[in-house]
Amino acid sequence: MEYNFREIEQKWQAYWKKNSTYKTEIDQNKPKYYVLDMFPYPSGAGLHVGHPLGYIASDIFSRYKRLQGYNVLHPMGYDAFGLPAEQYAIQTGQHPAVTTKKNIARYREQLDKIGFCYDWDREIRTCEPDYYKWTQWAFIQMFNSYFCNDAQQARPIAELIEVFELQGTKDLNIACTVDLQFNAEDWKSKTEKEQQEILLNYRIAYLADLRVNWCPALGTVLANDEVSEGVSVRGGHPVEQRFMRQWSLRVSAYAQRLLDGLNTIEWTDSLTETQKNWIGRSEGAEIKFHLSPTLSKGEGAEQNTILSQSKRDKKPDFFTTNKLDWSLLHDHAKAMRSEPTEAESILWEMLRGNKTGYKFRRQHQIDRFIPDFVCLEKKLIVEIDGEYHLSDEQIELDEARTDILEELGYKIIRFSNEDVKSVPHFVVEKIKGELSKIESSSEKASVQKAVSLSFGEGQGEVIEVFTTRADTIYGVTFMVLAPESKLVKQLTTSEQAKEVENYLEATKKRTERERLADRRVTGVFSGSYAINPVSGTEIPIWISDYVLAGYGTGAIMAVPAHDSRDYAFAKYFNLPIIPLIEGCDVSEESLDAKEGIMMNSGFLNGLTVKEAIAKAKEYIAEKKLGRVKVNFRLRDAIFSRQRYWGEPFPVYYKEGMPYMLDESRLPLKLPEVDKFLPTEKGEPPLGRAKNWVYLPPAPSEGGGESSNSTLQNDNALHSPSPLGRAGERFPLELCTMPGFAGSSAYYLRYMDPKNDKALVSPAANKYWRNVDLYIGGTEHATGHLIYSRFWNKFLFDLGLVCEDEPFKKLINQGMIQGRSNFVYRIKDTNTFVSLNLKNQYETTEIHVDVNIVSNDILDIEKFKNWNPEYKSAEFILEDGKYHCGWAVEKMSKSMYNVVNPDDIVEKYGADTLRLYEMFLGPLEQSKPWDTNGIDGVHRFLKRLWSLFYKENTLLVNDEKPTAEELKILHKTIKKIIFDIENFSYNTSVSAFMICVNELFTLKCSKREILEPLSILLAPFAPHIAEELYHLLGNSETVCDAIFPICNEEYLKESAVKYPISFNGKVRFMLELPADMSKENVEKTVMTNEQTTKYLEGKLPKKIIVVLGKIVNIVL
RNA sequence: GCCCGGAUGGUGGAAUGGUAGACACGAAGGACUUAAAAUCCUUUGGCUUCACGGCUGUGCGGGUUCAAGUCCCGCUUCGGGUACCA
Repeated sequence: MEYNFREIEQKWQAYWKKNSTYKTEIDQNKPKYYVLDMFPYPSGAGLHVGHPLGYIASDIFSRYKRLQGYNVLHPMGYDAFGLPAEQYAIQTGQHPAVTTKKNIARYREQLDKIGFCYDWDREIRTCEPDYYKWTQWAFIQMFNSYFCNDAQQARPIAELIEVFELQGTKDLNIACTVDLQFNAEDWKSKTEKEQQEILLNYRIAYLADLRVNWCPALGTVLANDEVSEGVSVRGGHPVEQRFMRQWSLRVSAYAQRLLDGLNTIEWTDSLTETQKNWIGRSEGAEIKFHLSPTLSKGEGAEQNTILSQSKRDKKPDFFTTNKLDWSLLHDHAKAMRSEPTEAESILWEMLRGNKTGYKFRRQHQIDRFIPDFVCLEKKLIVEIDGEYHLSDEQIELDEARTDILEELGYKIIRFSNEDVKSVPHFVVEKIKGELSKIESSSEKASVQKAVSLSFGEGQGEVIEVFTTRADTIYGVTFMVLAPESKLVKQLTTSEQAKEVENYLEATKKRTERERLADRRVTGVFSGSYAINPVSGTEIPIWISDYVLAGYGTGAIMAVPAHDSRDYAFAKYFNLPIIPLIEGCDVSEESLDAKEGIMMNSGFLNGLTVKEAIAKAKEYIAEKKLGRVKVNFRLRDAIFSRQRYWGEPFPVYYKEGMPYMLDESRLPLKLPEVDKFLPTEKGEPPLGRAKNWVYLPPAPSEGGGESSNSTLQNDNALHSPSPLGRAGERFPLELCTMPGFAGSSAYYLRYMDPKNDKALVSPAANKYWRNVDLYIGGTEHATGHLIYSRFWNKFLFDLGLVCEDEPFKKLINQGMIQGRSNFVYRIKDTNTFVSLNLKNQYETTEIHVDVNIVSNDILDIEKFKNWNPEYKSAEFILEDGKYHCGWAVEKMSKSMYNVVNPDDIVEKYGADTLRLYEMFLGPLEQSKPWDTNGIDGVHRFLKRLWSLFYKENTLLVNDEKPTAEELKILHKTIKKIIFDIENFSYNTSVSAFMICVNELFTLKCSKREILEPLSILLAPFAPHIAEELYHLLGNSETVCDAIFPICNEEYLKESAVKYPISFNGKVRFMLELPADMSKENVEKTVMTNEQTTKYLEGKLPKKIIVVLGKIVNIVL
């Protein structure tokens, strides 16, 4: 009987399905083992031959572990939300759910052909409401949590509210966006809206105004890991920086734990290294530089902004703007004053002449704005809004203006025209109330900072910088602010205003990509100076885009002698360079290395750099010039996407503040929309959904009814939120979650995929714990693998999962590259010349489909039919054949080198495909796919088959195996176990080949040899192994057999063939008994006549005998 | 620039410091066959020799060792990651 792989594979795949062979249940009597493949995104292109590589490797390991007696969890599912399906939907109008479903079906069909042992009962899809319910649920938990830096742990936000009520922010050390300071009284005096805004500063899932990566082509914001070199990873579209209010996850809070955790898991060095770099921990110091007071005296003072005034608040003059803005606006302000509106007149009469106890001014310029009324002493602004303030645009402008004024320390209250006209006294009382709450600006009230919310310590009087080189403080010759820094506006003098403005404009226009590509030195002087806190020297403050707003404080102290970036800047702008290391030459370049002896550095002189860093830090902390600080590069993950095909946020808005839906209302299903494009107003696609609003229930309803089953936009939501009043409508969030949302906790869901009460039951989690072996590509090193570790740690903090790390051991499979073939067309003809003759002509190299080329020989007939253009092609052959050229390239359609696994299965069978993928080379290395080699493994299977059958006779017999046969078997067992455990599958396939070749030579068809061999092979080639196992008379599946054990007894050799070498060169072999002693080996070798020949009469200087290995004679 | 991997025949690759090139592809020759496919046998790093054999050989240059593809130092080069991260 022939080896009929088609019949065999179909038969056993059907058998496994029918018998639920791969169904997994919790079994307390067996140890668990969890093997996971990285979640595939089901793309429309289907699988090519590179995709299953990791799946085959994990499948082998799963089957091996099962044979060793483990209860193995080996699931598969789909990361089904994502951009490609949505882009396709935009182009074709086809709903992404439809294409996704189709793609999944295709994927599944392809996977099924390869014979994987997945438990498909556990399949999950991120786009299914039953699944994303738990993504939304986790988001709510994050919203309701903050991170305590001292405990290094997430905690309920309710706890934080209690603390605020008791002591404000005193003694708190918690992760936040901005460092706020307020006391219990401040907190209690806030409105709910204000309190909610403050809480966002601490929540783990929070909404904040951030500089984000905006991709205009995709119409969405992207996370840092989704952008590479200034373009989107998906699609390669340019990305620009924008300031937007976005959901974010406070991943940065977990930076230290994410770093520490790397030591507890078995990942490859390169991957741990990549994660370490991405987290980017640097130890250093945050140093405070005060503004130079000399500048606020005399001439400089007038030109300077309000900051220098608030420093010297005894002066009665309030310069609330700069010369430039003043000259531009003051005529306008005058005009406004002369033509007040009715409401303005009414209010002005009630405020003027210290009637409130404080002096008010009307239409007074502040920065570049002209507010209606302002009390400068209390920094309170009163605005009266007319009808035009209701338009969307105006609201936006007002908000921007409010932000800037608040940054400058002003509090703004607004009244409508109607209010002032109808209840003027009420308005005045409200203003008085506000005035009494605010301490005078001269008292430097901390509350003011809390009020403004958007500004930290210092109000611009102090510039903080972060440095890892505190030792170089004496070499600071200037400071640099990032163009986006909030300090820029405040430190720019009027003289420099124009220039700075031009620079900021120019910088803003450049995309990230342009900035990276064009590394010219650019920058502008702000006009201000700061004082070096250690040396006391005055240094200029510059602005340049080589300083990043997002890292550290957005400002640096520049040490041109010892930082190459500062050096380039100093050279360009002719700023001083002070060398600090003895004997260093900074005339051509800076010395960035942390080595040498300090000089020009006061108390640090004579120390090594290492010592100086420590001493400088100590000094700075002691003198309170700053503090020792650890900084991380890791940023919070931006979690909003202005797209359709993702998880909706379980969020609605009340007075602009976000609130979570009640958990009983989950899942909040993705609504239907008419188009997958933004609305005319520029809102995300969900803005098109009808009735995408939250309607709170009437109080009597109590919210007890079961979760709605129809789409949200058919009807409104009901929730028992105390905030809602019947009849109110609150808008739901219009953004959706990003791709990594659904893939961050999926490994937990596989443990208990059908549970509708919890993400995973405690029992299931306690049994399966975490992933023992995770296999996937390196492309997830900084995205998925950071986010899912973060997500898991968060759930761990909440006590919902029992392991702190999700993936114990991780292996990256290498990429399978394509091997392209070329034909050579003679220029301006339709004639093709064979590879080795092409140099005689002028030719063009053309990619040719590798599927019509075999062993680099072109199938001419197929080629002619491949493309109508070649129908009449002519060929110049060598030995009657057309030889193609070849090259290793990326596997892609455009290179015509894509090989489909279906075709391989069709031609050779799944077992051959599995073995060949493994045989190609080491799992972790990338290597080219060349179908040519596949015949070798296919022949091996046929040869194995021939041990069982000759024509139609079954050869298997019960004869006792010889010692030689046993040795062959046990040698193989030993090798296979070693190789599987070291993921060296290419060498195991070789070992199988050697074994079968040897048994073939011996014509061995003995059951005692073949049965263990078929079990041994089962993880690699399960179909043929199952068939052979049954041929041997077994009626159970080979999957539940017992893996053979190596008996060392059979491996013992009675004799050793010693290589006899002279000066390390092997000259001849000598067979000696294995148990011969060292002395006897030496004696025997020395008396051998061949030895005498090679000694050439000389006396050996030394004789080395390594028992069982080698003999070396040194002459 | 920095970090991490590689570099071994015509090709994919093997080798706990101990016979470099296992295993496989390809190629060449042969057997079976009317023929082809399939299968089986032999050869196959290079140079040299009729042959036995000899010389040489793991990107390059040094070193450690009785012995180096393997360990150390310095380069070349190709991948991958990352980047004005202070």
